[in-house]
Amino acid sequence: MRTTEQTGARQSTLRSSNLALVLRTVCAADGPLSRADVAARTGTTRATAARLVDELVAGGLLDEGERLAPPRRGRPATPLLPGARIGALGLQVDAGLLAARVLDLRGRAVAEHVEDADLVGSDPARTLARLGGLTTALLDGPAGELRLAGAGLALPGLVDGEVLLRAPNLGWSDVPAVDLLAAHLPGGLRPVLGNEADLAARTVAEAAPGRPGPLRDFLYVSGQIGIGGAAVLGGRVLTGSAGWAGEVGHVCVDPDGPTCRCGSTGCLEQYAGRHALLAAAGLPRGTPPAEVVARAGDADVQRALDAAAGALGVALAGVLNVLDLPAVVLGGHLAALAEPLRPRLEELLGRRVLSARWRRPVVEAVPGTPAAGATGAALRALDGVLDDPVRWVP
Amino acid sequence: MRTTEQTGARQSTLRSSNLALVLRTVCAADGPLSRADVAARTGTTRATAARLVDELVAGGLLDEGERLAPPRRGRPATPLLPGARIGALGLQVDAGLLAARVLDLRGRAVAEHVEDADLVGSDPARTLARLGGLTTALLDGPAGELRLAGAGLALPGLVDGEVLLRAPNLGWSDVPAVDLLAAHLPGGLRPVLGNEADLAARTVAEAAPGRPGPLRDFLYVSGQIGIGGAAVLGGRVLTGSAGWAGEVGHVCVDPDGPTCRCGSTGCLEQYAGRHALLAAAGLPRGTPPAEVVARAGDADVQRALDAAAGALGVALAGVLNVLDLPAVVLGGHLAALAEPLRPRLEELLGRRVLSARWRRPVVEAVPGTPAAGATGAALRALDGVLDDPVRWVP
DNA sequence: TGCTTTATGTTCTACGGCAGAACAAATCCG
DNA sequence: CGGATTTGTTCTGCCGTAGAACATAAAGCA
Repeated sequence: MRTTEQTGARQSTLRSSNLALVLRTVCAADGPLSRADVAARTGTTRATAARLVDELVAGGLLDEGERLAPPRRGRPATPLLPGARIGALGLQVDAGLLAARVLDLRGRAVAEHVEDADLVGSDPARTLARLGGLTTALLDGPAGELRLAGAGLALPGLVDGEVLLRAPNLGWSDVPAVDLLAAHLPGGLRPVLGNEADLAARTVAEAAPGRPGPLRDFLYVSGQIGIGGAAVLGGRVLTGSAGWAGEVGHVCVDPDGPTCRCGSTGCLEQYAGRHALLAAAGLPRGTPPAEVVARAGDADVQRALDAAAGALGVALAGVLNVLDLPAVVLGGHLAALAEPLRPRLEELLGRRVLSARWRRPVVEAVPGTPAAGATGAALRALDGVLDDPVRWVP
Repeated sequence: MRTTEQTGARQSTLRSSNLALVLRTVCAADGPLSRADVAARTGTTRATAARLVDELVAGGLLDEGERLAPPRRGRPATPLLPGARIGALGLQVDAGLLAARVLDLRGRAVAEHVEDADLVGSDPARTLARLGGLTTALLDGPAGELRLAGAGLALPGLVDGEVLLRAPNLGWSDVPAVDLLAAHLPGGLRPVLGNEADLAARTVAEAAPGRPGPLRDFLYVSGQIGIGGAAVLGGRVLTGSAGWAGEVGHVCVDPDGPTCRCGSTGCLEQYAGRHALLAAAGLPRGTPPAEVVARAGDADVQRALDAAAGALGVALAGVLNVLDLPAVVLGGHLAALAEPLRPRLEELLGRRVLSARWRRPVVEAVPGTPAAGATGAALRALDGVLDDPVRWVP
């Protein structure tokens, strides 16, 4: 019996590999490419590139656009774009929302439904049934005409295979999330489960399926009730050995600090989580971040912001020292609070990151689209198309 | 002009890829393989596997061993082993030693020279000249008969290309280490520079070139004057975006703690670094770890050990939360102190690592060979052979 | 002791997918 | 309107693998 070692390359894998390369080359490009462009960028001959492109066009993974007048002499090129009739479904449940979104291979949201909901302490079976219902409705529209390559579900907390082990934000434990949801989805769809912060970080790393975003190496810090995070290196999210990486909210800032619901003490989210920050500022839980920014000068509010910035600075500096990342990306409420947080945060990173003298860490705020986790889940579902297009061509 | 995108696969890359696969398959095996075994493990036919093996044997990357009586009927197999006449040179400078070591493709130290030296505050040019001298002497012996695939140099601190930016342990800054060393090496050897903890961690992840060690996912904590570290995921060291990852010694344990020479406060190495621990225990700097263990019951010594264990627990728990690693490997003096450190360290990891309920982190002590960084540097130099054997066959 | 069985290694032929050259098409420019 | 240029298509040859057939070298059995 073949062991788990890699299988030798052969003519068929040659073709598969080159189909994937051609598809990725077109997807990664800033604008349409021609067959000649593809040949140039992949180091293949025009004959080979053309043959591979023809297969991808036949399979709907690439589309040919309207031929334009060339900018100079020569036969006009046929523009090639990622296919618009293949897509994936991304779903998300978070403490405050349900979302479903269909992305096509160009990265456009062909259809979406995002609704506010207070889901803390909700019954998982009912919540996931509700998500299934709104997804079914969504797929009855124009999105239903796309060929869906797969689906993904973004949840907060620790996920293991098809089970959500623990989501403190939702108050859920040991939930067979994929089974509960799939029972309410059409067409036998079984979403792949993933952590919300990991998937949201992907939307920063990737502008569209297979196309790099502006940052390739960064620490994404997702500010919600708690704080999640994800490290991205070379455009790829570090998920860790069991998929449980990224929990920057539970990095200890002060061992003698407040007790966290995780059982530890002095965790970052006890200072910079939304609830913790508002409590320290003496503001009600529903206060929007913009109002916190507006009242930044008030003594209590300012002290809470300073404490949050200080805690972020201490915790994130340690993470950057271990991971060697040049940037921090703030998401969620932390993105909205970036202006008052940034000065002290950057000062502490500059002082505490060992390599700051040579490369000073930067802090970006990326509020992102609502339900970025759903977008990230759809991006991940499209990986199968980009990695192995041979399965999608005739 | 070709951009940096990947080049399409073709017949020639087919061959290269399969040569690499066959070589890695033999190197990864626990014992010798036959051509038939290689075919089975790589999913190729016996004809193809045999042809590829013949090329690697001709190039000296594989050796044929003595044919043994088969355990059952059938033509006896010809055993294949990694080549014994190809090797790499690994060099290391640390605060207390100079080392040179030649490894062959089976992972054996064909020749080595390790000498104690007090190099803190030494002149880099003289120290590296000295290392060059003892290396030249080493290569005049039997090791000189090996075909050297490359060389590597392990140094503590931050390295950038061929320059050592900062090594607090040595007191060196902005040292063009490769230039200084290469001037004293024979045969135009130019070692590849790397961080000591990263390279030492490789010797835990890899039992021999291309052969996995017992642990594939772990945090290596290197206890020296300071504390270095490296995260290993799937057998690969995480080096970060600029190669400066792994600085667990500068994760903050207590923001109000002692000032560190890095400019920060409350760094882990202020509690668990060798000098810091001995000072807290009221013992002279040269006290060997075994004596510290022997006096573990003394009030001052015990308090220092508890503080070190506590600091390690707080800092490493945060790192494990972010990286999702199941094990901590203690090296250097921390390996020797594992017995008194472990109970409290494991208790804190169990409490502070979010996923500990599902997978409790373990602590291993791996003292390792002296100058493990030199071995790791040689392992890395052999990567070029394993990854691209076609350059080494006729 | 000789034949059978079994497993490994070698030789030979066919095929898939790519390179490279030649040719065709579709423009712009003078 | 013909030449120049670029893109796309067609055709042929080659490389490296698969697969079958054959050869070799043993152990086991009668």
